[in-house]
Amino acid sequence: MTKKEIARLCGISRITLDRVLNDRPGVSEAKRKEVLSFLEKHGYRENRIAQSLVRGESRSFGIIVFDLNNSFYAQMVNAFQQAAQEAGYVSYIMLSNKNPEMEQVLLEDLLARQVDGIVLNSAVKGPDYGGYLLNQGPPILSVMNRISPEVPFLGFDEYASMRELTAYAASQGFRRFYYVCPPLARKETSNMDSLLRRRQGFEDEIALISGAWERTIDSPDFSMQLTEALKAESERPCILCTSDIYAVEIHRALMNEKFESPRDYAIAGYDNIPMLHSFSPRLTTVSLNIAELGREAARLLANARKGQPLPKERLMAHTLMKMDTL
Amino acid sequence: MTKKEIARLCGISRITLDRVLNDRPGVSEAKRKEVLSFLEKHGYRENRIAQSLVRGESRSFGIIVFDLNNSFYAQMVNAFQQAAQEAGYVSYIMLSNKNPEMEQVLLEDLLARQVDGIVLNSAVKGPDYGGYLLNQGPPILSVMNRISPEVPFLGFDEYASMRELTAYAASQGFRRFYYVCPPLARKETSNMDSLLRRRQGFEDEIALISGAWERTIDSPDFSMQLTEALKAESERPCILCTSDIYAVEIHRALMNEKFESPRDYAIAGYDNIPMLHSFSPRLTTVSLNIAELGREAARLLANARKGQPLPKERLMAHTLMKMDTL
DNA sequence: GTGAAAGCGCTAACAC
DNA sequence: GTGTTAGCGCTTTCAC
Repeated sequence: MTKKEIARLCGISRITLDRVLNDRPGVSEAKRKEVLSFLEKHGYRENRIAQSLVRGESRSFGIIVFDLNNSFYAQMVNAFQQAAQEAGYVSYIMLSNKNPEMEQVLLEDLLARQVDGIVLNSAVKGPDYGGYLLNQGPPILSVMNRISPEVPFLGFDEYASMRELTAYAASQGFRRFYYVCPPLARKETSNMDSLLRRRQGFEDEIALISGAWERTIDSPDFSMQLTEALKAESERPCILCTSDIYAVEIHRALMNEKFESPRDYAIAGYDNIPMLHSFSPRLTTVSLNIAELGREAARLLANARKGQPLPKERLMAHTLMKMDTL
Repeated sequence: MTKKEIARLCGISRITLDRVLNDRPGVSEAKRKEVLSFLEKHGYRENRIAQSLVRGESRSFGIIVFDLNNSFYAQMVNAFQQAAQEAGYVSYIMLSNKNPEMEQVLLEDLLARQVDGIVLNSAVKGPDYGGYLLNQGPPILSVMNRISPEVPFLGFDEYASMRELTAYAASQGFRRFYYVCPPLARKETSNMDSLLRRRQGFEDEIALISGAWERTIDSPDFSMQLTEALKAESERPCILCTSDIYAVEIHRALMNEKFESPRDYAIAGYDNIPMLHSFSPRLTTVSLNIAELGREAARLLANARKGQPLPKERLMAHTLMKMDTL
C-alpha cells in the first residue's frame, strides 16, 4: 500500500500524511489521531528505494572482504555490521575471494547501488587503483591492506607488533629464529602489505640482536621442514609464525616427533584466533582487536557522512599475549 | 553522470542511449559506435536505485542470522552470499543477536528496502509469526529453526542424526549416557526447534536400548558436573554433546583430572566445527553440510523469483563422523 | 530507426 | 493547517 492510496483513503493529501508519519507540525490533532489509527489498522511500510532515489542517499554501506570462513574477517564484518546498524545503516557484504576482477565487479555494483560508504579489504594495490577509488563518490576506507598512500586506511601497526614480539623473544634469550609465512611465496601476485610489514618488523629487530640467526620458511610444507630443522638443532630455537593456524599445525607436527614447547622450542603465533582458548599449551601470540576495527570502520564512515573526512591512516591497538610457549 | 546528460552530450535521446547500453536493435551502427566510444571515455554507471524503483525489484536478498562469530553461521552466510552473487543478487546480511525485537526491526527494514527474498534464521516461532511472514510479499525461507509448519523451511534432519549417533553408541556397547545441552535451560524463551529435535531423537533411540540409563545436563557448569559424575562412574559412560564446543571444553576439563577419551569415557560432539581439524584425539561428531545449505537457500530464493514456489520443507545431508572418541 | 510521454513512490519548495 | 507542483533516474509503451 502506497502513500498515495492511504492519503486517498483517509481523504487527505500525501504531504499531510507525511507530516503525520514524520511527526512534524502542520496538521491538526484530530486528523493526526485519525490517520494514526488508520495506519495502525492497515499497516504501512515505507519504500526505501523511492526514498533513496529522491534523497540521494541509501543509508547503506558496503563491505568487501575476502571471505567469511576466516574467523578474523567474520569477526570484523560482524562488528562492522552491528555498529553500522546502530548508526542507521544497513550493510551489503560482498566476498571477493581475493580475486581482483571479482573485487572490481563488486565495487562497481556497490557504487551502482549508491551506497553511502565502502569498506574495502583489497587484494589489489597501487596508485592507479588508489586514484580510481578516490574518484568514485562515496567515501572508501581501505582496511588491513594498504592500497596506496592517498587512500584512507584503517589497520594495525603490524610492523611494531612484530618488532615487539621479536624483541621479547630476544629478551628471553633466543637467538635462533624461524620465521614462518607461507603466503609470502606469492608476494608478487597479491596485496600482501600487512604480511610484508610484519616481516619488515621482524627483520629490523633481528638486525639489532647480536648473534641472531634466522631462516624464513615460506613453503606449504613448513611443518615438515621444521620437523627436520628441529632434529638438527642443538640450541633451543624460536619459531615465529605469521598466523596462529601455522603455529597450531606446527605444534601438532612436532608433538608427533616428541618435541614439546616450551621445553624443546619456543613458538608464537599471530591473530589470537578463537580456537586458542581450547588449545594447550597456551600459545603466545599477538592479539589484534579486530572487532574494534570493524566498529571503528563503521564509525568513520558514518562520520564521513556528517562532513568529517576519513583520516588518512588510523592504527588500532594490538596486544602481545605472553603465554606458555614463548 | 546520468543518462539524460549523456544523451544530451551525444545529441541523441535517452531511449536511443538505452538501446545502445542494452544492446538492443533500433539504432544505426554509426551512432552506436559513436555513443560507445563516448561512454568509453567518460564512463557511465547505472543507478540501481532508480532501476529498482521502476522495475519493482531490487536484485537483492536479505539474510538474518544470529551472529557471525559463530563459524557455523559464518560458513552459511559465506556460501549463501556467494551463490546469490552468482545468480545476480547482492545480499544484505543482518545480525539479530537472537533478539526477537531486533529481528523484527531488521525484517521490516529488509522489506522496506524491497528485497527480492529473505533467509531467516529466526529466534521466534509460532503460527502467528508464521502467518505474518507469509503475507509480506517477497518469499521468506526459514533456516535451521522451524517457525511454523506453513513457513518454508530448509534445514537438517537433526532428529534422525541424533538417533543415528545414539544407536551407534549403543552398538559400541555403551549403556550409560550423559546428554549435554546447556541452551536447553532457556528452552521456553527462545526458538530451540533444532535442539529439541535432536533431543527427541536421542530420547526415542534411548527408549529402544535395553538397560540404558541417561542423564541430561543443561546447566552452564556442565564441565564441573561431568567431572564429578565421571569420578563416581564404574562403567565407561558415553557423553553426547549438542555442540562440539561443549565436547572440547569437557574434554579439556576431564583431561585435567587425568581422564582420557576413549580410554575412560566416550564423547561425541555435533557440528564438526573447523577447529576439530587441529584437535586431538579426533572427536567423533556429526557433520552438517552447512555451506551446501547456504547455497541451496540462495538457489531456492532465486528460483522462487522465476515462479517456482519455495518447498515447504527441505532437509540437507548430514554425516556421522566416526573418529577416535566414540 | 528514433523519440515523446507517463509513471515507479517518494520528498521538497512553495503556495493557498 | 493543508495542498499543489516538480522532480529524483530510470524503463516501458506507443507513436512518428
